[in-house]
Amino acid sequence: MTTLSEVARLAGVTSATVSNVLRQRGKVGEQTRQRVLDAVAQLGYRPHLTARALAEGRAPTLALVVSSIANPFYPEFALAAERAARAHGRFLIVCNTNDDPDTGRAYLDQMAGTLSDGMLIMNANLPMDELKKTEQRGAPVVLCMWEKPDAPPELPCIAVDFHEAGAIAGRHLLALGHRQFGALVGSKKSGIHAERYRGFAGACAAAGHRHPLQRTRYIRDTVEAGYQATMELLHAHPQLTAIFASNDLPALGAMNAIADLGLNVPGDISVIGITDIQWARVSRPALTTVAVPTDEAARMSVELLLALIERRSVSPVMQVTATPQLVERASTAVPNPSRG
Amino acid sequence: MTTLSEVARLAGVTSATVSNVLRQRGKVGEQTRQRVLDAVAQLGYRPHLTARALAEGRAPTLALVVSSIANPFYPEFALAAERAARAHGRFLIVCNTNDDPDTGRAYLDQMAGTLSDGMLIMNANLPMDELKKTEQRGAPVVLCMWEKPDAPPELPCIAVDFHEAGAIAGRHLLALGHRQFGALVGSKKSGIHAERYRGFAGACAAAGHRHPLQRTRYIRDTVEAGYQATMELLHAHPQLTAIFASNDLPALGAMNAIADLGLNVPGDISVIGITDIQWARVSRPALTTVAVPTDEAARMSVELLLALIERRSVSPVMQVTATPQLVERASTAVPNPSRG
DNA sequence: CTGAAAGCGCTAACAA
DNA sequence: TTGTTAGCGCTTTCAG
Repeated sequence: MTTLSEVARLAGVTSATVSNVLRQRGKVGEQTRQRVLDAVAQLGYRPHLTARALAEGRAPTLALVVSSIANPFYPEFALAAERAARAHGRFLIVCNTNDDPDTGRAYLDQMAGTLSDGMLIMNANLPMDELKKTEQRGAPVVLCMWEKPDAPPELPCIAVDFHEAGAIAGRHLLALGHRQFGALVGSKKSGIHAERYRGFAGACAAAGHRHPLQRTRYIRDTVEAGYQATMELLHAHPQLTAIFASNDLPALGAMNAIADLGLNVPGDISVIGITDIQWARVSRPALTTVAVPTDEAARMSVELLLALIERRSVSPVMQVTATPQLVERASTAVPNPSRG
Repeated sequence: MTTLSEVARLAGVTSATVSNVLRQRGKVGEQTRQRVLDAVAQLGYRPHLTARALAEGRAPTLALVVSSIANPFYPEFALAAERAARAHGRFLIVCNTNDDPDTGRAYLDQMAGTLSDGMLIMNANLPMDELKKTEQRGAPVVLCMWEKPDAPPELPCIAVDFHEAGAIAGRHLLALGHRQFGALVGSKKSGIHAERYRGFAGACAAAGHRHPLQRTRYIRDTVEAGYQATMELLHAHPQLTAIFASNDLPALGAMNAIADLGLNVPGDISVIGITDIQWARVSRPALTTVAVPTDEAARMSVELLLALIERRSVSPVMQVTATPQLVERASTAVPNPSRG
């Protein structure tokens, strides 16, 4: 480890001066500057980020709290968030809570303000008051994917209009001529995906087609759960011609279930999801879905968090991303007249 | 921010004592201990991890350098690595190089030894001598997925026998009766996947079936590249009955290409990959592949890195994971007699 | 323009 | 058992 003062000694100056040239703080004569730079190069000096952080009173890292980075949606978000953080000289620490509130709490307690200057929170099953508490202790927090722009939370957030995403999906299915829907909601009834379903059901109602509750399944947000629920749904309601899923993973599961039942997507049954994860492009048939602006949300989340950290902004703020967009691929088509 | 000395003042002791009770360093009387604990609770004191790191001369973080966390293989590895790191009180910083050596170098220069105690390196296109240099500066480095147990590198590593993985894939195809193979290698000829191909080709040769070079394609490690290459391969060599891919992503692309050609997997053509990423289970047909012990590799990588950091071990060390295992799913079957 | 000195919050000898 | 004293490596006033 070569330190500032070693560089200083070699350059025949004091460490304050070295610090000044390294941080471009003007007030250094050209020749000393050169001497210092030479010494830095000769010794291969690299600033000690931890020491700098302590002295500056700010950490060079941001934390991203997710339930599990292995959930296929998060890596894309994390990549964009890291890029945005790097653009501002910050590193990104990834924290997996596995949906365990205690784990989440532990991350907040240990890191917020002591190792990370701020926390990016993705759905990680953390109670609001816990988050507010860490914010009050001085470590900004931003909710990265708030689902209800109409109901701002008491914390800074980047909101995505998932209600509209659900509505877009519903309208697409309606426009194709579907009337008999099954719905897969990837959360509990009161959970995070409820808003998407309300958007979908609202679109149906607006078109004069009430969506019957018994054709809705509240499930876990996984391929397997989507598969299982679709099996049951189609068994109970053979007349269905379309499946709406609040997320792409259950939608993919639905497609597999339909195929295993010997039916064709979209020939017999259409399937639509929400998000547009990578798999959606790769599946056969490719999944029609409502794309969420992941990169934009990540970028906005980081920018907002930094603004909060640097007190250029004040909590609570809500910013809304661009509207989700229909991505029409191969899993939706007009209903099969011999069904429904 | 409440600090140690504030707690100390409230408890009527000195900060050294508070430090001692917090770090369980015995030598504290039971009553003072209780007073200190009360003060800690009352003030909601949380240790400042950055300050602690500086004082202890060790950082509480490990860094994981990958080309892109959005590559579907890495999140599973990252999840396991983070869990292992957490089990030892460390946090994990994720670094995406996007395969750009300059970015990788920047990470090494900035973080190694100054913000992270050690670096976990996944294929990130970093030159060996760069890595050796950072190790020599005192920040341990471990290569997380070395592909050649027979040729240990000059750095600590966790090796996976990818040669054998390729051989397993080859033997599986041969055992089913295939003789006309196409091969997709997800790297340059000299690249990271070459060993897998050598294992495959070796298995063919051992069975007396030379694999002709013109049926091999060196491509990028993506679904799209696999798709494209398979299209060309089947056009040029319509007699092929099986495709070996050095990774699951190109294998998935191959399956899509075959389907789009109006052929059936595995009825007309079998496809096998290597790794067993999540998608392999979800695709239809489900992908037969050679599973790599990802979790084990992640755990071993972290353990080794920590051992190096704590000088319980000395560089270079190579540890080999369990052998890859064939996971037979639905994308391989006996060849179609009407082909080949 | 450069140096001296204090201090970020914590740990770790060493004394008392 | 507890307090005192030095730092960890860097930044940042404030003098000179």
